[in-house]
Amino acid sequence: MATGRTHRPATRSRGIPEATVARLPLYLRALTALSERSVPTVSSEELATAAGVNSAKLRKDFSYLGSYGTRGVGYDVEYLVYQISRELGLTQDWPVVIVGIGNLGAALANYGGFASRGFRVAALIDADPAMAGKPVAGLPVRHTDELESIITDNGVSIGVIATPAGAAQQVCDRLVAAGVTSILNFAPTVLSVPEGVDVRKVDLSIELQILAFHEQRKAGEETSPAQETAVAAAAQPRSGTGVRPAAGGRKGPDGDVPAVMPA
Amino acid sequence: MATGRTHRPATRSRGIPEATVARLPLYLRALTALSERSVPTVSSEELATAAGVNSAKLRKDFSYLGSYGTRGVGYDVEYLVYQISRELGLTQDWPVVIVGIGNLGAALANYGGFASRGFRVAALIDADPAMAGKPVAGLPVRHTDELESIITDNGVSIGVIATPAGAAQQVCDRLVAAGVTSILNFAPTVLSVPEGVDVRKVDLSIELQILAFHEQRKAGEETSPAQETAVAAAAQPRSGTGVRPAAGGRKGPDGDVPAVMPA
DNA sequence: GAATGTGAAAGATTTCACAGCG
DNA sequence: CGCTGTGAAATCTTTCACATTC
Repeated sequence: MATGRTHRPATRSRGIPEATVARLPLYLRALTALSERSVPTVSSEELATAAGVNSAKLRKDFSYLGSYGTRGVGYDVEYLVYQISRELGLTQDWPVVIVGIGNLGAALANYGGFASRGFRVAALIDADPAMAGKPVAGLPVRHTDELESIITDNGVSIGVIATPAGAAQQVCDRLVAAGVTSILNFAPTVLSVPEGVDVRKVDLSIELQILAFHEQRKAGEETSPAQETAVAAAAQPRSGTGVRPAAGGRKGPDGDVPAVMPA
Repeated sequence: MATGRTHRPATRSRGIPEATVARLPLYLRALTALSERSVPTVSSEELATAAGVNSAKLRKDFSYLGSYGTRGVGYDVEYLVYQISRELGLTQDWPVVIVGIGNLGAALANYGGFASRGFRVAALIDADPAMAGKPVAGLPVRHTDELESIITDNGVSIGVIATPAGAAQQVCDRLVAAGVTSILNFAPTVLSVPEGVDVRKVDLSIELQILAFHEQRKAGEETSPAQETAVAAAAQPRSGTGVRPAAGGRKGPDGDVPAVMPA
């Protein structure tokens, strides 16, 4: 995360905790909804509920931004929308390119949330010549050959990678070389980037695996409510289905790594 | 705190920290890759690099699972793959349903990582009658009317919601009522679920907004230093994380942002 | 000699709880 | 009063550094 590191003991100027930054979009969304319903003010309690967090956390988060509330009353919706937008840098236009226009890329291109919040899809890029020119979400798909010029001409600094895992690193390198400094990666690969470039990853199978972990746990407690200390209650999950041998079993075909991302 | 629940720190039996659970899939992926290359053993250092974390953290993570390494040598790849898979509950088959078959739903259905790691797409469900019967990723799309029976008949406990924001809560309620206890939500909405149901959220615009925040920051400081190309594998301070927004969000969670999710 | 496993220190985040302002 | 803003306490995570084991 390219943050910590460096020299400066503290970028004191504005040390907003990373955890708080990650929640600001959540608050912003809830606030936008309120704004559209013309609600003038909200209490930390109400807003917290709408955003899915608890009020103490929300107030603490806001305290890092400044004192934008009014005691005894709450927060002014419009004002807060503006302050958070500004803090997140959404008051300016961010052109982004999406590389890899398969199902996922197309889904992203059509995603309304993009345009509605300061992000503008500057171009859709795909390596398949057959895709070139075909319109997706109203934009003609451009060929990978044009990647560098597109980045440069549009001043793009944020790139979205939705290619198969095998092409991700290469695409990443080209994006970075062309000037992109922030990447949202959907390919199941760990990308190597030079210092100064931020990468955020969205990985479907990881999310599912985390759910499976908790699901498995639930299944195990079901039967024995009590909690056995120790006991490797591995848990035999619900009746469900059969089961795969697994054990020393060979790694299945394609693990994740060579995984294939729709593209 | 929205919920009154005072349930114990859950995670009782085997206290594996949530942060560690979230990284296990990462290790598993790296290990699977090594396994396919027939690499017999790895050191914490090597594996950590491949997974994009540092070795101390990796060793600490593994220490929660047990002592599966050999001092002076490292870890046996196959053995570790098995142990982590078991811990995550991937040695069994998890049938999942995907609701909302638009671009995103189709992308998910075609996502290779799904099937390869213990997850099996039991059914694709969409509310559009015109979609019914159409094959997507080799499976015929089923109509929402069948949702309950599909869940029941297949013993599905994990559901993926890829519908527009407006339909998410309703779909969620039906899934839960039918027996689903883990949900992966792609719709930009905070879902209200009863206690005991886990919800994980993947939100594209949030990820982009977080990137924008850092991007904006960069623009404001000419970091000249760092020429040290230190192949940084960006880590990502996962926000909230798993398990839990239970509790009733009063307010109408529906409307939410005008955001539109492809569906 | 090499690399794991792990107490203990250092940090970061969350939660408490209440003083203080409108 | 009602609700924000915030020190301080409680938790959770990460990092250190080294004894321990192969």
